[in-house]
Amino acid sequence: MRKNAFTLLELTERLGNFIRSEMRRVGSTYHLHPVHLQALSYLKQANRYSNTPQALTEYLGLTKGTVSQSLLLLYRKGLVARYVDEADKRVVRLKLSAVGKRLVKEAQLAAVWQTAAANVSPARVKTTVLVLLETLRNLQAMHNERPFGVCNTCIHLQRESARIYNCGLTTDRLAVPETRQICRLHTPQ
Amino acid sequence: MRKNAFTLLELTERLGNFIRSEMRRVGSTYHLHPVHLQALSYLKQANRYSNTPQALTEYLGLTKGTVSQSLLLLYRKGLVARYVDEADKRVVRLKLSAVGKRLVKEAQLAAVWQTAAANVSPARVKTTVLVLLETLRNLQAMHNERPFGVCNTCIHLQRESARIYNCGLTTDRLAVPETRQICRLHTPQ
DNA sequence: TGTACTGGTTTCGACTCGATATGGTATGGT
DNA sequence: ACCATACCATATCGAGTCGAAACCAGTACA
Repeated sequence: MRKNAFTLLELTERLGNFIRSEMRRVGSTYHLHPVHLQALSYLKQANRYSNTPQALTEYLGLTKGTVSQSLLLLYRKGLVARYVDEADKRVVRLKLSAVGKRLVKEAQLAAVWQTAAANVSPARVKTTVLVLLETLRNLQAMHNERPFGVCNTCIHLQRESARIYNCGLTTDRLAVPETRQICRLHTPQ
Repeated sequence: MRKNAFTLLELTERLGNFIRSEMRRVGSTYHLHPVHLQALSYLKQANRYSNTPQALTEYLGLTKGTVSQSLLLLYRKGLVARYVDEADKRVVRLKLSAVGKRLVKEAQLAAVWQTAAANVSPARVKTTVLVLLETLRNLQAMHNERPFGVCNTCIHLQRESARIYNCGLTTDRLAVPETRQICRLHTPQ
């Protein structure tokens, strides 16, 4: 198994590189780097506990200084809005602007990817997704990183009634759309 | 299936990011960036048709100017040797130095990765590898990129006798160890 | 009320990266 | 033999990433 684990690493690396250069290509239209696109697409999905520079920093695995720079650029381009949190005036809240949202939609790589995986049987794609997910979770756990998942699959999500959910950790009420967003405090079941 | 293809993209992206920041961490010991480590590990495996700046450029998906810079840095650090090709004096041949080889060995990420995938059944890892490989091949084909595989799995490899192989494309004789190296001209079966 | 902590920003220097310009080497046609 | 063309590589430049470290609020807690 040693060998297959290695090829897995290599393949992911190559695919990662591919995605990266693809992002570079797509992003060049808007004068944006891969990181910027990643940041935008993260912010599009981030829930209210996770729409801060800090969360983005953890998500991307960079330093806060670097991320601060990138966010400044996105702000100057009018792609994200930022405002101080009312409760805690240290924290900054981030939100995609209308232009930002449009851009994320336009700059999707999904299409190419779908046709690339089109001929693979659904069952095998599912296996792949599960294996990759488990590997990612393990890697993150080994580095004490946050897993960053959707509320849907979080141990803290409690269903109160048909349309009302609660987060057991923050004791906040969550709207249905929110349960599909990415959370920084996510704990897999 | 649309959705799973998307999660596949996302997961690969996240794993790619993870590998990247891991490489950054490991590389910082030697004052090397992720790209440098990737270049070194590529050169370690590249066969004689693929040990040139041009091939590395295609492999990494960057521009030749950028790669030229990175190679210059690696050369100055004494990690790679470079010499002009005899037959075609335009092309430069690259080779890991002894120090370079040692560094590649030291800076392996494989260990972490193996333990991360340790609990996944071999069969499922294998499926994953195959799915990712197919996806990668498709993506590359869609962009007219070279697939970069080992001779072992190439359509042009001909076995002449127990220990003698030929490349049907270049009509060169290949030693057994060479059939395990990465080739730029690789055509999957 | 001080003191430690925390989320973000700023500054700095090294380096990536693409674009462009340059030069050397094959190759193919006349 | 000569030239145009294509190809491989290098050099230079400017914008921007990136981490490290200093810095500056606002908050928590003794």
